[in-house]
Amino acid sequence: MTVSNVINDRPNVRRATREKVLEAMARLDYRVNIAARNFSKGRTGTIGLAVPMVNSPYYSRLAATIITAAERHNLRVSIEQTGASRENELHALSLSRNRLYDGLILSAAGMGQADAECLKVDHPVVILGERIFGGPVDHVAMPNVDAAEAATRHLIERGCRRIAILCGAVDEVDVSSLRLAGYRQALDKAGLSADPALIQTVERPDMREGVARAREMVESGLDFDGLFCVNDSVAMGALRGLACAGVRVPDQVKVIGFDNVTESEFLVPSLSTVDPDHDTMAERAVNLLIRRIEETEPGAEHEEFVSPFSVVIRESTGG
Amino acid sequence: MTVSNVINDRPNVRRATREKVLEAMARLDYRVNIAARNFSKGRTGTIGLAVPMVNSPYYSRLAATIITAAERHNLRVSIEQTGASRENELHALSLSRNRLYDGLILSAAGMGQADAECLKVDHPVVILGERIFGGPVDHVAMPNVDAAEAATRHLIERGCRRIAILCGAVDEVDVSSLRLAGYRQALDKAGLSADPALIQTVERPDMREGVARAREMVESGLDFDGLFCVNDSVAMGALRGLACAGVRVPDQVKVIGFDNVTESEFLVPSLSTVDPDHDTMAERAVNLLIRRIEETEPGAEHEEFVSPFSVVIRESTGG
DNA sequence: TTGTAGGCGTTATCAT
DNA sequence: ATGATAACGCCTACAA
Repeated sequence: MTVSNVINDRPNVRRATREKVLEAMARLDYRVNIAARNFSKGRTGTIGLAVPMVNSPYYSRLAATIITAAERHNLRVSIEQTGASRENELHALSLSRNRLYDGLILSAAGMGQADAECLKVDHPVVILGERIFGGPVDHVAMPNVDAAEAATRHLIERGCRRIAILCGAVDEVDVSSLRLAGYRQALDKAGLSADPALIQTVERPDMREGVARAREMVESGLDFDGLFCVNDSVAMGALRGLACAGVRVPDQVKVIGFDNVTESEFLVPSLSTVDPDHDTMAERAVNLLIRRIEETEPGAEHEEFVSPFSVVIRESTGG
Repeated sequence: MTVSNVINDRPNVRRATREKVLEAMARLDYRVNIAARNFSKGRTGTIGLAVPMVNSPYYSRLAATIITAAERHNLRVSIEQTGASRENELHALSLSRNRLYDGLILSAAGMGQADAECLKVDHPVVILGERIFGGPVDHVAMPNVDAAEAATRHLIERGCRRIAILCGAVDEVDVSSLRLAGYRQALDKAGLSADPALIQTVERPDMREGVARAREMVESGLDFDGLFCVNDSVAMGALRGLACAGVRVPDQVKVIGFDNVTESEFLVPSLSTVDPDHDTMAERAVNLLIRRIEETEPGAEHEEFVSPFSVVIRESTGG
């Protein structure tokens, strides 16, 4: 016990005793076993972060910010790659339930609203993203509809009249359907009709698909002068696809993305986009989780936090 | 004990007993406590991965691959961001020493050859990168000199005669100095003199610096027709900087990077680069670490693994 | 100020 | 086939 008191720098240890202990620790090259300490406290000192994959501009940035925020609270972050599959997301939840993590930040991409019940667990969970609303957990989301409307409005203000959108499948409530709703809203308010041909979908919202789809749009003779992409990865791909097809951006087509990933600023042309304030989101997610971890009683209402956003104007829309 | 036997699906449990246990487990909504299990086995089930930051195309890809490889062995990965600082790298080592991790994969960027002694620890460590060679641990490295030589040779073969290099400070043995050596080697063999003015350095090898430096090179009137960048992030920036300065790639200047990050393929123009076979590297690092974790005696010689590589030819060199 | 006892949840060992 | 006991390394609570 006295050793423990010395290690934890607690008072009520005689100077001489303290030094004897320290000497012995040095002599034996003793190290506290943090795992054992956590175990005895019923903690692991680690939170889980489940994302579809970490090798994408968006999720790697999210992970970086969350790791930094967690570190300030002396928590480590273990990353789980779900590949956007429902099973893997549920698996991450169960690892947390198995007390491998003190709490879980789950970026849902496979689970849907129907799975909200699965979140009714007795350990801390914060959910990120747009596929589950009003679930029995704290939730950090983006202002998808409003921000998508603002992005589309920006294209309109720059003179675009036939604005296409490149988004994922929209069968469920998720990023794509919400951003599509914002797009429609902007067109409506501007009195522009939403030509169904201008609504294009990709299988997975990544660069590869962005390239392919953008080329096809041009080569099929689709007439458009603006393009709103569901995220910056798709937009990066689209810039590439348009270049391949000989379309000049922003002269012939203006392009705007969503996320403001690090790369966007450095593309040729640099990419206009929506910045959903990643730092605030990550910070908030971590803080919500920690509040749950530290609360003793089931406690507070579940919070729904929607991040502020801004439109970042760059060359791809003639900025 | 019988319960434990049931949970772990071990034999020597009567059918009826097993069912009684399973029934009780279901009734009580029992979950194994993985942390406790690991603790009793003297393991944590988690390895540490220390990288400068996870929000970069290169390190996020590395992290993704390592997480996937570790998962196959049922190990979780905890990520530590060191910001390339020596202190933080040593801190990651000490967390590992404190039995928070079963082992550590350390991508050294702040520690140098002089710190090799610090790696003499009694727990498994695999070191990644080019700053420490011949240390007392397993090491996974890139074929920097050879690959840089091949990249430079590729520029020469494409007709470049005044080839610049954009690399980090070269005061120590690291990525930059090794790749610079390869660059010099290629010029020598081709009988081209290495004009010192063509050797340009950046503070940190990232996109932002790549943009700034490339612009400056053009605007200062430096005469060059080829550019080898120390990594793809710098190269992405350089493409952007050259575009700003009105230089056409590949017509006026051909550009090649190093790393083959996911984005390279989708840039405009797409970026030629060196592919150091990330998957093989990550796989190898994890396997080496696991071998150490599982070995009972101090065991085998320390292995130095150098990944194979290939030159990927794309538009930025006229491919 | 120091030290003893007990517990965290699991598994290994050994006895029944 | 089942179960008692101890151990993993630390901490809390309490006793000396």
